[in-house]
Amino acid sequence: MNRRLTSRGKERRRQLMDHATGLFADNGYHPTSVAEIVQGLGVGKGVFYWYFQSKEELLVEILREAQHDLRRSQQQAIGDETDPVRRIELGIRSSLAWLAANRRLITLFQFAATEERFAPTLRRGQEVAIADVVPHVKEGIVAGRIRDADPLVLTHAILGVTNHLARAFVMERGEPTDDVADAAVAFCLGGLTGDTNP
Amino acid sequence: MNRRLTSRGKERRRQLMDHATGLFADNGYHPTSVAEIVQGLGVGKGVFYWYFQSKEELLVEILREAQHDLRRSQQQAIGDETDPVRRIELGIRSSLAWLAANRRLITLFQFAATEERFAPTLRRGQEVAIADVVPHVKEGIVAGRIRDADPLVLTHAILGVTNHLARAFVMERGEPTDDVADAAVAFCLGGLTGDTNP
DNA sequence: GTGTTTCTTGACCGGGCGGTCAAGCAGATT
DNA sequence: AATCTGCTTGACCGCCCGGTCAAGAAACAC
Repeated sequence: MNRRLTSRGKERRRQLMDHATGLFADNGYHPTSVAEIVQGLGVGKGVFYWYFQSKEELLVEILREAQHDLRRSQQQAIGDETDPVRRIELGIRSSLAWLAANRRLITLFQFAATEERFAPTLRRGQEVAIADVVPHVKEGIVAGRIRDADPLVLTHAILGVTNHLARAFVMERGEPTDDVADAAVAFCLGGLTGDTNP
Repeated sequence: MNRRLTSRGKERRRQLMDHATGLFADNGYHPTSVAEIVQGLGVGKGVFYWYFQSKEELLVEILREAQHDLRRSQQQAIGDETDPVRRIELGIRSSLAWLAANRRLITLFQFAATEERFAPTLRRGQEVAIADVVPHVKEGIVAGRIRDADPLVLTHAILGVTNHLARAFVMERGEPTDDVADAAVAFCLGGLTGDTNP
């Protein structure tokens, strides 16, 4: 593929990706047909195949862009904060904010993880996300602010809490993002420091 | 449907469910055809539709049975333990053990959550699981062993950690279940007590 | 052996799917 | 005016899917 796109073309591409994201999230990837996608935009089927090689490539593209965007928003949120624990907190908060603003993608991510064809794309992105956080955890451990445990495991635990709370409370129940973020941060910081003193 | 099944019939039903579970987990629900399922067992297509109304019903049945089994194994693991915090710990450990022994179902659960048709089935089961744990958390709060926060949120956080660590470490990396369980328990107990004292 | 019920077969059907393509349109370039 | 390139059309194709069903085969009952 790798077509030359004019600004008009780029806009169409956006439209297709956005609209498809909505349909995929609402009805599922497989049950959504290419015909359905183009009908929603009132264009012919050929348009779709002008911008994407296949339905599969479209989803991969959506996933890639989303992950990239999430990462960007996270790095921007953390900014130049120096305290490692605070960096983690900011990361959690920005994750939740992003997920709240992109609810449809939560479902899409979750689906993509279940299908052999898309899992690699997703995994690569998640590894980057993990790799972004692990150093902060390590730093926290060195500083004695976080208990001495495998940083990778701790990071995954944080990710598990954040994603699940986003799904359960922000997405399904529509609770205020900030409240959920507070709860997630409190639980994770407790889990990281882990003074389970009697 | 509601057929009368002889023991021979019940066995066929089992075979179909087990084999389909594997195919669904490996290749995805939609990409797996009914023809594929019955071919793997070397029987005709009619056999499938003798035991199940539809492919959809089959998945629902698999999900229901799995959730029921998971709950049973959890209740058995908790037994008559009286300490609420310890009950939570036993719940986490038995969850991880079950998930490790039924890896294929992790993927299936995750897929089912993304599709409108199956989400309700899944949600009902998850609500039961949550409802099982919430009282222990409440009890722990009353006893001053767990910090005073919304028990529902805390329970979901536990579930998020457990499921994610199961996926990331037990399923994808094949790490020893007990190690992962130790890490999950440590993180969750930290998150529950949450003495983030300076 | 006869009747009844449970189970199995596999050709068949209608339909919808992902993907193609010859043809045409529109705006910039020359 | 002519041309070229980015974009659009929608009928069409071959395939395979979920699901049906008339016709039996086993197992069991008596």
